[in-house]
Amino acid sequence: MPRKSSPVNIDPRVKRTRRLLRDALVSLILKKDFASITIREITERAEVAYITFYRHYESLDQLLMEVLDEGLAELMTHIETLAKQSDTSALETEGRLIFEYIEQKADLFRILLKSQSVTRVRRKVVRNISTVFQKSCVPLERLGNQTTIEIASNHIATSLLSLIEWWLENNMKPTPTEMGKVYKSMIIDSTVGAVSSLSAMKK
Amino acid sequence: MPRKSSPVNIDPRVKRTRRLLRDALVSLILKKDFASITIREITERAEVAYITFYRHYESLDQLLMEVLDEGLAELMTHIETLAKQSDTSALETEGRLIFEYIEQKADLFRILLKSQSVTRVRRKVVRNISTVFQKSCVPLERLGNQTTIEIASNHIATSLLSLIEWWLENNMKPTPTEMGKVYKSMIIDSTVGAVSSLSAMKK
DNA sequence: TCCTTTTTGTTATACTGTGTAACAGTATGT
DNA sequence: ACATACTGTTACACAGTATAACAAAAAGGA
Repeated sequence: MPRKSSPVNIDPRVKRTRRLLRDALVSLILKKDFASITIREITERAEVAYITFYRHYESLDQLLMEVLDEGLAELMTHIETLAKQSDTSALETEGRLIFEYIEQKADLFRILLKSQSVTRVRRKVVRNISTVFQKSCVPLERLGNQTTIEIASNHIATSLLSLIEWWLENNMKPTPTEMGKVYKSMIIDSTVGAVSSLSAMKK
Repeated sequence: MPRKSSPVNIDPRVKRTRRLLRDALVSLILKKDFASITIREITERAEVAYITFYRHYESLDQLLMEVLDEGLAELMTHIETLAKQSDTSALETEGRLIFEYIEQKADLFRILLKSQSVTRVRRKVVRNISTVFQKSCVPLERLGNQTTIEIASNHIATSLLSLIEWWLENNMKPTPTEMGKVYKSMIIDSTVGAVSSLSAMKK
C-alpha cells in the first residue's frame, strides 16, 4: 500500500490512480448492477494494472465507501446547514433546497441509492442524517423523551431517504418545489406533531 | 429440474430436498453475513449433494426469494386484514397487533431485514405493503390526487419497515403496545393529516 | 411384488474472479 | 543524476460457480 498516511506530500501518481479507480467505479455503477461489477473490470476501465487496485484498496467495498464518503459529506453539510435554520420561515424553503441540490447531483444520489445493496452503507447514511436532525432540530429537543427522539430522528432520516429514492425512480417528476412541500408536511411537520402528541400521552 | 408444475403429485423427495435447502439457508442467514454464504455451504448443511441445488433452483437469489415469499405472504395477509378495519377504534389496536405479530416471528423478520442487502427484495416488500395501503386505506383514497396517494402509501410502507428494523435492532425494547402508539401517531395519523393538508393546498 | 420412472449421489471438468508474488520498467522530488 | 516510490507484466494458487455422465436409490403404479 502506498503511503497515504504521510502528512502533506501525496505522490501525484497515487492521486491519479485513486481518482481513476473512483471514476471507473462510478461510471460502472451508473451502467450496471453493482453486484456484477468485478475488480478486473474497474481496473480495465481505469486503464490501470489489475494488481494496482490492491495496492490502494483492500476490497471493493472500501473503494465504494471512499466514493460515497465524498458525496455523502457534501449532502450532510448541506442538510446540516439547513436543519440549523429551523424557524418556520426557513422550513418553507428547506425542502425545496434539498431537492434542488439532489437534482443537481442526481448521478451521485443514484449511486448512493443503488449501493444500498450494501446494507452497511445505507445504515451509515441513515445514522448520519439521524444524528444531524437529533442535534440540530430544535422542536425535537424540546419535546419528548430520549426514546421518542431517537425513533423520530430515525424516522425522519429513513423517510427522507425513501422519498429521495422514490423521486429518483420517478425520474424527478414532481418539481423540487412540490417535493419540498411534501417533505415539510409529510416528514417534518408530521413527525414534530407526532412527537408532541406522544409526549403529551405520557404526562 | 424436477417437475414442480405437476398438478397435485409432488414427489416426497422433492418436497424434502426443497425444505432442507430452505431450512439450511434460514439457519445460515441467522448466523452469518448473507454475502458470505455459498451454495456449497447450504448443501452441506442440508446434507444434500451440491448439484442437487441446481436441480431445484437457478440461483441463490431464487432460493432466498422462495424463503422470503413464504414469510412475507403471512405478513401481508396480516397487515391487509388489519388495514381493512380502518375505523378509528380499530386503528388504536392495529399497531399493537402488528408488533406483537413481529415479536412472535422475530427470526423471520431479522432474515427479511438482513436480506435487504439484496435491494430487489426490499423493493418488492415495499411495493407490496404500499399497494395494500393504497387499496385498503380509506382516508387515502378520499383525499388527495394520484401522485400524493402514491407518495403517501410509499411513505407508509418504507416508514413501517424502518420502524420494524429500528425495533429489532434495539432488541424489541419498547413494548408492542408502545410501538403501536408510535406507529399510529407517527406513521398513519401523520400521513393522513399530511395528505389532507397537501390536497387542501392545491384547491 | 416387480418394473418403470424420477430423483439423488458421486466424480470430473471448464470457467470466472480473487488475491499474492517476483521482477522489470517508469515517474517523482531533491 | 540519483535513490525512492509507484506502476505494469506475467505467473500462479485458490475458491466458488455451473454443467455433464453415469451409478445408486427411492417413489408409485401394474
